[in-house]
Amino acid sequence: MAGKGFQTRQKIITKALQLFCVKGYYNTSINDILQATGLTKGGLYGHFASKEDLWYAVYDAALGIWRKVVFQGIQSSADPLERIQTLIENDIKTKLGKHIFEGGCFFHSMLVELSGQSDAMSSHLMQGFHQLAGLLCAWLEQAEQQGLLKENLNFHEIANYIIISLNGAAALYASSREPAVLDQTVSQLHFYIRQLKK
Amino acid sequence: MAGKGFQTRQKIITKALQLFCVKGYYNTSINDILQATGLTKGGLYGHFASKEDLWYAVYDAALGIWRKVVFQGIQSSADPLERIQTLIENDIKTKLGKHIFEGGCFFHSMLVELSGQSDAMSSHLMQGFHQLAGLLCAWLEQAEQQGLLKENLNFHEIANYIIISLNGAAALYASSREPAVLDQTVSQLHFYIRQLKK
DNA sequence: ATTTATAATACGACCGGTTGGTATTTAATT
DNA sequence: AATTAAATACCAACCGGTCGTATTATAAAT
Repeated sequence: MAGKGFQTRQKIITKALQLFCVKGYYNTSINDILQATGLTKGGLYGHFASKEDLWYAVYDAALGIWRKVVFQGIQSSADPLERIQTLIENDIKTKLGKHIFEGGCFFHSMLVELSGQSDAMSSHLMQGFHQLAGLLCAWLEQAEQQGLLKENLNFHEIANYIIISLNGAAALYASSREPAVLDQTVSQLHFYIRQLKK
Repeated sequence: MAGKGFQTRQKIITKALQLFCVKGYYNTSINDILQATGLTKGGLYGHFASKEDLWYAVYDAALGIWRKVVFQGIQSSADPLERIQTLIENDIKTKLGKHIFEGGCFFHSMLVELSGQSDAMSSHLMQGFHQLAGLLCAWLEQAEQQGLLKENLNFHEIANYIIISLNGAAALYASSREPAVLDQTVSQLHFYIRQLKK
């Protein structure tokens, strides 16, 4: 089984993901992808109708990778706030620190590059961030039901601010490659979350 | 005086700044700039040796604009922490909220797009962020000398984290255009700074 | 004041190379 | 023999950049 066509398709997606992360979407040409895969134009366009079509496939692959990284060791903790702390640490220390996406975070890079360029792709990305915000909100509500949190907290605001911080770290680490950026962000965000506790 | 050539040069820089912010550097073609300015190729290349050369001129212009926006009403406050709060509010509520750079923050967009692409341009941008971090550090030290701060704070870490948050807000606001992003970031950062006080 | 010399400024055709995308043909599996 | 996958060849449009020329503004010389 496995299908040779399927394997080729996977290879295209993997290489395109790398290139989009390193060079960006617009600055990655189809020729770049052909060179990376060893294919030719006809070979590639047999699998994807367009460059944009390929991007959506790359997005799905990136989402799968991100989920695998970021939800590691989360099931084990019953405390919702601990789950948030772990998610943050996975996102920064592993996703960014271990260079899961070479050259930077796929989602953040694409968010910046595509904003104002492609409404469809942009809102596709924003949907993902909204989902994440929703998850964080749900965990915060769980924590509240367990009586762990201070009163009158705005869960939506907190969730958004966490996501903003994660994106800021992605931006500065991509350029500086300074590990201190990661440590500092994790440390400050952990402090921030601790302040929410009763 | 004023020189017609100088005026044309300024117009090129202004339009290129807009286009770089909205479309990005690589996705903005020389033709886009020609169309926006009404010039022709020869006319433009009489002022700038290359697209990259133009970018550096645009950077300088953007820096001037940013400084004018972000240092507004700062001289007046003797309290260094108040200066930091004002700078944050100017950066987010004015620079982002009033769309001083159409389409997003020039510096953040370029930081993301150029990282890994052009070491020269990237480090030019990073230098700017380091300078800002240095300024924030200096203000924090002033605050310490005035006995305003808690003990054993890592000023470098704090300064970096503020810059990270500002960049994260730029990323998410550029895509979402949701004013709540701005309000939430300002509110959370102000809270954060308040926690530093004795 | 008028003419003349000298720059500054802008024009637009043109270059080699690359872009995303298509149609057709060949090779390999089944 | 039939189906799938990849290779080849090709396209019009566009890319950043060059260069010789026309135009305009300025200042000097008359």
